[in-house]
Amino acid sequence: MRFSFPWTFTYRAVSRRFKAILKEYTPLVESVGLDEAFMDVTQSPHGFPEQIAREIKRRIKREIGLTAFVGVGPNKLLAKIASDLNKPDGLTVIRDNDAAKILAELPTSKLWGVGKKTEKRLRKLGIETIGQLASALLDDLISAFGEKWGMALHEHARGMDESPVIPFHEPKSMGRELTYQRDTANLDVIKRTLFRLVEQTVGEMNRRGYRARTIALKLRTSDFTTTTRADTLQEPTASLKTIWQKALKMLSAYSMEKKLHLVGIRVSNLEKVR
DNA sequence: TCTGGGGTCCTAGGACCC
DNA sequence: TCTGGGGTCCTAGGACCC
Repeated sequence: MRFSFPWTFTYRAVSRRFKAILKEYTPLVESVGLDEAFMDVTQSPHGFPEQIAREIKRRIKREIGLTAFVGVGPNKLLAKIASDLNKPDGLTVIRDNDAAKILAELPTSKLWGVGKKTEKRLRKLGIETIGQLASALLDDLISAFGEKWGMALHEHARGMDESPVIPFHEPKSMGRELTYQRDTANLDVIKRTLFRLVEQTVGEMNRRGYRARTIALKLRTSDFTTTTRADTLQEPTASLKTIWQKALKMLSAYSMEKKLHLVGIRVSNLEKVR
């Protein structure tokens, strides 16, 4: 099951209340961003998935004042596709039996992970609908998209998805970035921005109890080309001084030929502090 | 639409080791 | 010696998600 409401209405407090409601029905709630979540209600004592969905929709309306759209399906893939079919206020159920029929007519872009680029590549192969994708040869998909991605496309086009609902993921990275209203090449301004972003990132690391080994600087110029520079330390750190020095060093090594549109910092290779 | 901010995953290629 | 192959770690960039 998947719930979501229009993101323009989303802010943290609303998001927390939304998630709290879902957790009353099952501990198996997987957040996807602020405004969307998967629930596994196969073991829930609160009724059939459809009943639960209807009740949660009513509660979100009453307690938060927002409409939610929800899809019910035998797996996450089909639940998500179902929820997409009835934005912004519906409830759609896809059952195993009618999955193939429903998928067949949909464009490939409805599939998880198929964006503009992949859609275009598929179209070049003569594939526009999920049904056409389902009848494509696995070998052809693998040679076009690689082993992993080819297999995933092949399975997803058939509505197959075994991925479990996972309530908690360890973060892989955290960071902050800022887009300038007016692009700048003023190094003082950029340094001040970067320092603030580093401070915020380190603040979050300490609050959540993580240290990082890799520090990456992200820069985007006026013409929208993005550059990243990364540096990996011997030992993980959550020290403002260490991370700031690394960030500054990478910034200084960058030859500023165009104005900057965006500055960002991201830390990865995280380790939980005990 | 001239494009916000937070993320994840994948790939290619280089360095280095055995 | 110049001939590898495999594994691991790392960087940089791209595609994608909400």
